[in-house]
Amino acid sequence: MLDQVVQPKNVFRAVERSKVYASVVDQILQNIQSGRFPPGSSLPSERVLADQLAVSRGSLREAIRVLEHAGVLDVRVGSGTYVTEGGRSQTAMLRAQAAVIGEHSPLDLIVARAAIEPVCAEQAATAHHPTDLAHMEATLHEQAELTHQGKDPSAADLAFHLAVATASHNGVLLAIEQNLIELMHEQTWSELKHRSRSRVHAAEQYLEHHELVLGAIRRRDARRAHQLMAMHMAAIEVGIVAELERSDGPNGQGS
Amino acid sequence: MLDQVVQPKNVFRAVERSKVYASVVDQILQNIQSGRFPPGSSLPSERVLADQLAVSRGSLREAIRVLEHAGVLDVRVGSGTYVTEGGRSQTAMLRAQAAVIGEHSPLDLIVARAAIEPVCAEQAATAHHPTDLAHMEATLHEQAELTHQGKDPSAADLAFHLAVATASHNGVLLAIEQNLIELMHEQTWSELKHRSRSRVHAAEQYLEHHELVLGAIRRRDARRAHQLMAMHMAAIEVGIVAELERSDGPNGQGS
DNA sequence: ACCGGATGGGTGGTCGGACCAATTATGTGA
DNA sequence: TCACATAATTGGTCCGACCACCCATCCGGT
Repeated sequence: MLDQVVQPKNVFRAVERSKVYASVVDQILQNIQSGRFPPGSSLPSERVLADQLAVSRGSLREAIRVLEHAGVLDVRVGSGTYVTEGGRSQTAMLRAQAAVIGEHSPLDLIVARAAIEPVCAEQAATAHHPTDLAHMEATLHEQAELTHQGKDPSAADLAFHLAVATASHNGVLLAIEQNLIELMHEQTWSELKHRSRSRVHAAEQYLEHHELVLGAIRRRDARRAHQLMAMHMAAIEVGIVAELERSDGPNGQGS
Repeated sequence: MLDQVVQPKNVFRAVERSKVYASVVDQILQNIQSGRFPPGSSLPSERVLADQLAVSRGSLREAIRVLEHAGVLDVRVGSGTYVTEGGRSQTAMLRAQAAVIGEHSPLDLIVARAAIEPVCAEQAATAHHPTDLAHMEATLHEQAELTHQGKDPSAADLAFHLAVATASHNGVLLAIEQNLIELMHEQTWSELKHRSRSRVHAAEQYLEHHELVLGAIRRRDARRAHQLMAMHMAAIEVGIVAELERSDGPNGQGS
């Protein structure tokens, strides 16, 4: 049963995954993904499973807690631990997200941003509140100061985008934007964008784009906001592509 | 210090959040969000924190494990438990996602889908592999059968969209699509769409849209694929809006 | 024979203590 | 003052005990 997958050697994938609970998480995910525990089915009891995995029940519980919180498992007191109906897709998502974080191409991110950001701006133009406007202005002000001082305005730049998504008052768009921003914190992206920004006047250009977008939002011109943000995304893409060409593609043509 | 937030009464937000570890997760998140533990700072040791929260160290560890896996905390053996640099935004994301799952409007989801799905189709037209095509066809075939039998084709419908996102070979778009599909599993959405689909010939219409989109993808006509998917999204929006009007808005004008 | 209630066994939840591995701080000697 | 050793503190894992909850089975009553 589970005995065959308890061998430490072929379970541990990286040094930081050598902890017992992390290894248990992986093994449970594997068994869900492989179909051994289909949605709706129950795992063996904690006591039995801990025995099979040759770990303490405490360590197993820590792993189960992670998966419960991720929506993969549904834990019912007195009854058992079940794989959720969406457990398989959640498992796939956890793995997909891990894969994305580790392997996505900067161009992938650009395409997604090009799809989402203009719609955020458009929605912000129609839905924003006065406090949203003040917040967007504050982030823009900070970006301006950092840009004029020759400092790295990345954080303020992203903060402006986040403020726009917040001003859209669309919870789904905001959640997506936050996920995208998290991906942008990855090293490769920050480095590429920093280098694209350091081309002549790029930082000033991005700042100006933001100012134009904010103006359209302030005027509640949704179409114009959409257009200007799309143009801003195109400019970023041009900068990133130029950097990729120049550095001869740290990610090849990846996908 | 933390004593003041240990009072059970104002911590528990719902019945299912009464478990100790879940309550501990919430309290830690609150303290990060409030700035008490800024990024880079360390939490009190497990023994001290468990004492302060008046819980056992095992329960605290389960909570910490959840937050570690979510990227909020960085746990170092022999050193301590630290809030990650992105811990605050991760905290915000966890809370945003919880908020989204609980409170988003179907219209929010439509807007986001309208932004993403056509781009998925467009990318799939240029990037798909033969296996992608076969997979999209299979899901479409299943949708057709279920539709013609008068059964609920929702699952196959969503599976087609997921297959399109997979065929885009853009990891970020796929991750976003998977998140959107998870949101669509929420009860309100499924019910609204089911009702919109039950209008005369709607299910047939949606099936036809999918077939047209697949045709454009097959021909590698990116622009047409984008257009057709956008039209499909518009048709869904019309159907959903009509249902919302008819049911007198279960979500009001929500945001 | 069927239905409802009680009971027992099995489930997860929490606690506390013990011990081990890793890191950090402190003390001592050169 | 610096380097090394030791002690203290940290997280990691295990174990056993006990409690609350759930489910299945059995028994009694109609």
